[in-house]
Amino acid sequence: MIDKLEMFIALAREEHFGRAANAQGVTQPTLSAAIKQLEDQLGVMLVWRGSRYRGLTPEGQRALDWARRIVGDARSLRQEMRVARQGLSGDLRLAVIPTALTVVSDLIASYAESHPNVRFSVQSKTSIEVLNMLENLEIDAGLTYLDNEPLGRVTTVPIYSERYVLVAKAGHPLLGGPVRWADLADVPLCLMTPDMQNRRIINQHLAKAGVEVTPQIEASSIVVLVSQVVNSNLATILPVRAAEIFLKGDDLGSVPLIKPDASHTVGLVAPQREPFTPVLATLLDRAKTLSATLSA
Amino acid sequence: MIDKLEMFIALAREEHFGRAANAQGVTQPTLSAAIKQLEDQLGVMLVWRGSRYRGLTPEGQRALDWARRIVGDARSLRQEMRVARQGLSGDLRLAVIPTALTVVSDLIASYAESHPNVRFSVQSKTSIEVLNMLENLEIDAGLTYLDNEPLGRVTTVPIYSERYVLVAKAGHPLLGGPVRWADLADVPLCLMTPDMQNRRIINQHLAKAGVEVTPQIEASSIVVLVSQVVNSNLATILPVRAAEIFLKGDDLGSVPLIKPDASHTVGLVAPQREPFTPVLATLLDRAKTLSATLSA
DNA sequence: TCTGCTTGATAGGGGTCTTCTATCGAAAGG
DNA sequence: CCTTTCGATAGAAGACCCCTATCAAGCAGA
Repeated sequence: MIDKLEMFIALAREEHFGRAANAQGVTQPTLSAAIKQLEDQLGVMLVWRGSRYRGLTPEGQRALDWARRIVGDARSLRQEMRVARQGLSGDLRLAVIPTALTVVSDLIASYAESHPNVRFSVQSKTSIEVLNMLENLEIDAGLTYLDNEPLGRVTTVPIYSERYVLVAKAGHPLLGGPVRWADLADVPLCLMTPDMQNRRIINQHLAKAGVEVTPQIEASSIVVLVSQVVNSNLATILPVRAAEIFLKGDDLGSVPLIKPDASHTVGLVAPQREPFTPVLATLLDRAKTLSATLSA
Repeated sequence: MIDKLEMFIALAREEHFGRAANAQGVTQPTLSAAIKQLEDQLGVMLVWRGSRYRGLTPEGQRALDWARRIVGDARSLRQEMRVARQGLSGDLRLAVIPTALTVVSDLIASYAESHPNVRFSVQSKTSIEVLNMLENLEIDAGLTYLDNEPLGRVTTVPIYSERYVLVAKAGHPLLGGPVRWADLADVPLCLMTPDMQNRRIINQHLAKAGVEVTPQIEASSIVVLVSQVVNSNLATILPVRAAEIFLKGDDLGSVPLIKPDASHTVGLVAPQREPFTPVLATLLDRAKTLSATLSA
């Protein structure tokens, strides 16, 4: 039963029988049969049938919610028992928005030290993807903005507030002192792509300041942006925390962006599934500690 | 997997392999094997082994919590799909404390009228049993006191406040006007058995009034108490709502018990398992309506 | 319209897993 | 010391799962 629910979740995620089967490590006929059996057992049609996948029925949508809960809880059970057997261990899968990637090490460092058997996997994703992956049980927790998109059934731990700086090559004319958002009207910029919430936030601030900006380069990675800044006279806008590791040398400079002194909360999101598994409980705990450290 | 978790829950409840197997409709070797496989899959020992059942290990206790959640959610899934298929239908199992039994009909009446395919089963239990059965998934909801015992992971809907009256045969000397708890010192009484929370509440009030009472008859059923009162010169103490259906004729009388004007909240308890299944959501809704009606 | 490709359903066989009956061994109770 | 109770084990029958191979329906491009 639980296996079938896993397959059903995979199907809803992949929207394709073959791919879903592959993702589950079974063949397509096996997955087809599993879905059919699930429908028989529940007595309702879950998937619109045709010669191809055409989405979930309303009942299927509803069943998907339950399936995620059941499968998630079953995994929690297994994980917790493994912890009971051999101490904190296993994989902890994180998805993180690009601008929060530097915080991951702060979050993980002490954890990894005291629990060497826990392995981490971190992937850079958009804030929407983070929430989707959380819902689809593809990750155990995420780092993302807490105060913008509706978050759904999750636990959150705020970690820090994002403040923005303008980053440019040393000697850039604007690096003299604080820069207002309104001053950015004719500054050549490179920015995140618009699918990133960071970019949307920056757009909001620019719009509020009455400025329209057409960045010459857009990228979904901070590294690309910073490289551009180093190798051209473009400037970029980054959260302080994301920028600071690039500012160690002398070739780049930064100034705070003010008026408004914009700030957005970034924090940990995890499934709302009490009681938390030990691995996750520890992570949440570290996040709280980190939050206290950073705001001190 | 889910089947095995069901068997595990049954074993924890019955504390006996044979009985648990019987309750699950399988043979004892099957259940033994299922538990063993569960232990193998989870890699931990769940049950203290010996020549007989000796309780759960700490891991087993923890696993039991998850098992209840998973099995409960799986049932919710099945129930909700059945509702999607054929409208509100199925069984709704209630456990109710004796003094709230008369409220059940108020709660059920309008429900049953608009949803004739939903069948109800009601059993009279102590408040502790109500909570245990809820935890063990043996009932879908209960009616009990909300403000005394710790309730655990449940949703509650307050329905009414219990107030107490002294019930006696017409002509009983105390029936003239309101009676204080302190006046009950030498009154011959029949009361609920001490395993009933109602009795424990009454004891508290009596103790607080400095009165010690040794009831001549104890019973776990209100019918027994009232029959006694009719056929002897014993009096009893009942919540108004429980007493009133016996007061229609002329042979019994009642007076309020005052100082203190004791009151305890009685309401519906149901598993905390959002989203609620349609059948349960409807019941919670009716309970809220009823609560408004009764307090009006 | 024909052809080729994609996608999901179906058929059939091999292997595993489940559950039964029958029986055993250990512990508890008289 | 004997009996009873309880759970584990053995072995066989049957159910179930998952695979490979194949088919049928749509869709797209020529």
